[in-house]
Amino acid sequence: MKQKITLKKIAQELNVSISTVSKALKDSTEIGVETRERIKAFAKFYNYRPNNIALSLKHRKTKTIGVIIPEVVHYFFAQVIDGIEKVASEKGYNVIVALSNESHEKEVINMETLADSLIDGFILSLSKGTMQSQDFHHIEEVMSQGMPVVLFDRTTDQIECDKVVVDDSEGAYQAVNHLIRKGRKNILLLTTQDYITVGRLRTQGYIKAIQDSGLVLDNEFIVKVIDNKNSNSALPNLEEQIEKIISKYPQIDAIIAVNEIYAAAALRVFRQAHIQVPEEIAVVCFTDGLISKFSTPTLTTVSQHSEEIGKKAAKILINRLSSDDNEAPPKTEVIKCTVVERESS
Amino acid sequence: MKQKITLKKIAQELNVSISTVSKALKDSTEIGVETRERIKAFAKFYNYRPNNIALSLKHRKTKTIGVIIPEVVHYFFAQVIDGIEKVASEKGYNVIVALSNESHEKEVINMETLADSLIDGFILSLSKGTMQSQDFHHIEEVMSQGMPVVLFDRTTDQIECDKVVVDDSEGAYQAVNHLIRKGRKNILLLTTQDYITVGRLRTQGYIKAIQDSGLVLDNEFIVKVIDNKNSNSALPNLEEQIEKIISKYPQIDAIIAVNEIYAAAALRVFRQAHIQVPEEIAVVCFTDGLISKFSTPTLTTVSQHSEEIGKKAAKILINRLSSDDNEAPPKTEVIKCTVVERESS
DNA sequence: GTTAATTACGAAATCGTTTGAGTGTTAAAA
DNA sequence: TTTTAACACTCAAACGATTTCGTAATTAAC
Repeated sequence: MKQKITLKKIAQELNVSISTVSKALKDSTEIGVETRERIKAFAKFYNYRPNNIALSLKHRKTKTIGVIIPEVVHYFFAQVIDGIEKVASEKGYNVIVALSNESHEKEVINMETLADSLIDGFILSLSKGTMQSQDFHHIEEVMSQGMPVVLFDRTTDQIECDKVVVDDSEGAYQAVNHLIRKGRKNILLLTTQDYITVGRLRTQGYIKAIQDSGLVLDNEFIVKVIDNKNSNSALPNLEEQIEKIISKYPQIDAIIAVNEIYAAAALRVFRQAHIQVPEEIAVVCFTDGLISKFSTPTLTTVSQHSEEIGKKAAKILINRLSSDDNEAPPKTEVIKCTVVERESS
Repeated sequence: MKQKITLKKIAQELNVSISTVSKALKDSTEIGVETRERIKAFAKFYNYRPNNIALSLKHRKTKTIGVIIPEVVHYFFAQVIDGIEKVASEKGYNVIVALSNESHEKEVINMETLADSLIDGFILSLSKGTMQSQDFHHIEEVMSQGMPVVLFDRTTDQIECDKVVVDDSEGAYQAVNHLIRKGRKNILLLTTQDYITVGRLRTQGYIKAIQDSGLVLDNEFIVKVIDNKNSNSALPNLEEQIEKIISKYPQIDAIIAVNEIYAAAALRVFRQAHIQVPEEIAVVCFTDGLISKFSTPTLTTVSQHSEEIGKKAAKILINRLSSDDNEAPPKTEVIKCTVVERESS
């Protein structure tokens, strides 16, 4: 087993001091040209690569950023990671991914572990657990130690830090208007419980759009789906909820879902009920993911430009990490949604 | 800004030596009970947490594992990460994720960076670039330094290391048999170019199943899709290829796709051509992902138990990392596929 | 020929922790 | 009373780098 070569070993081998080796490898003029070349050649031959851990210890920074998300198996989050990784690797940063699985406890543990000098800064999206408990001590804790945090998508205004958010309200507004332009008048909203910020914001946008357009707002048309953690058992239940409301209000001619799953479930319900999409009911949903592109009919979506969110978040974080005056005021970047029109509307 | 507290600071504050503090916090009997308690109380009060970097340097291990995959925005890989993360976090390991984006160069760079003492071991799935070039120096390099590597899914027998593979050949065999049991006789295979191991293996399984069942093997029925990197432009092209072959051979009554995308594309083609699924053509595909669950009709799939693969890979790696005799012979774990029957067949 | 400047390198501190060896004090055993 | 052991600590080296300061030796300047 080939042992890793260190400065020390090179120094011993060439009968010079460690500092000489270190300087020579950095091409310092302090070291004579001849010695310098000799050392560099030797190092190259033995494929010397500095020990990152030692460097991290010395410099007190790890060139790694920690990303904590509720789940990876999710088009939106996966895309965000993709975006983060792209700019991170471009700027020489590594990415540690931790999953909270929507649990507050796991989010806290993850943050604590990563904060123990493993990373230089955080990018995170709050878990449902944290949103429900409204307990942000863990975040305040790491921030008070001078570790920058960038919140994205599921954020809170309880914390003063950089944020990258989707203009969810505006996105919903656009979606409703899109449907209204298509002549729809009775638009159902399939959303989440209120503690999920994005669900709440989208609901607000929906309400505003309905009101602005002069349609009547019917609270019965805002369905807050009960979402079990276990997505398998949640599904039939979901379809049931949709079916019930649809048969109760046959005048419904359009539906907005806050995510693809809800929309796909709706599509199934409509198919079973022999309701034509988009002829009888138009469907649009948030998250421009795979399901939307490959469902039948393909779904009109509100794209949140998830990769863009990741990129932006990483840029903001790295920027803060590499700037000396780290006391710049926190800023909130708003990523605009766009409606991607497909067959379902 | 609250500074991080270190052993040194505690020692200064309490007028003892650093070693005393260190030992006291480990509850060493070397230190008197009274001092021990005093130190522990102080440390707790100031929320002392050891610096991981220093520990890593000292112990020469980082308790993190590096995962290199071709892409995250992919149900299979995301699920694998999920599996890896679950057992890693259970065993106190962190996960660094790096993306090769199917590029050999990026895979090499990622490996080199992570190998610079950032991680204790690798879990990776080879990029298309690496599979094409058949250049595995980067892997041999890190292995020769005693860093364990676990390959999964896209592997090679050029490298002797632990592997977790899907029995792709067997999976395809099962899929074909499933279709045959449903009375299908002219089964089309939509696969990838040969340099992708999984595509090749699935093709082999297909061929074997056809032959074993006494059907005639028609090479025209094995379509190796030309897959551009850019998935957007690949798509129409893909549908075109499918359409051409379908209209040329109207006797085709079933189709096996090596991934969901191909299957979804086929579904679209059939819909446009007013071909009923599964009545006229049955469809089954690999990857039991979201598309299959939410497409119309839902797709029968060959599930590869991706999360299981991730878990297994992580277990093997961590096991090797924590065992003293690291010279155990490499083993290859085969995860069986199972056919998940849905509407499309 | 003495002083100053330059060249080429080394010693040592530092980052935060662990750990084996050493040390002074006290109490028990011989 | 001397030896020994236990106790309660401290010292110092080590992990692998960086970096400031110090210092010989040579060369240039006056």
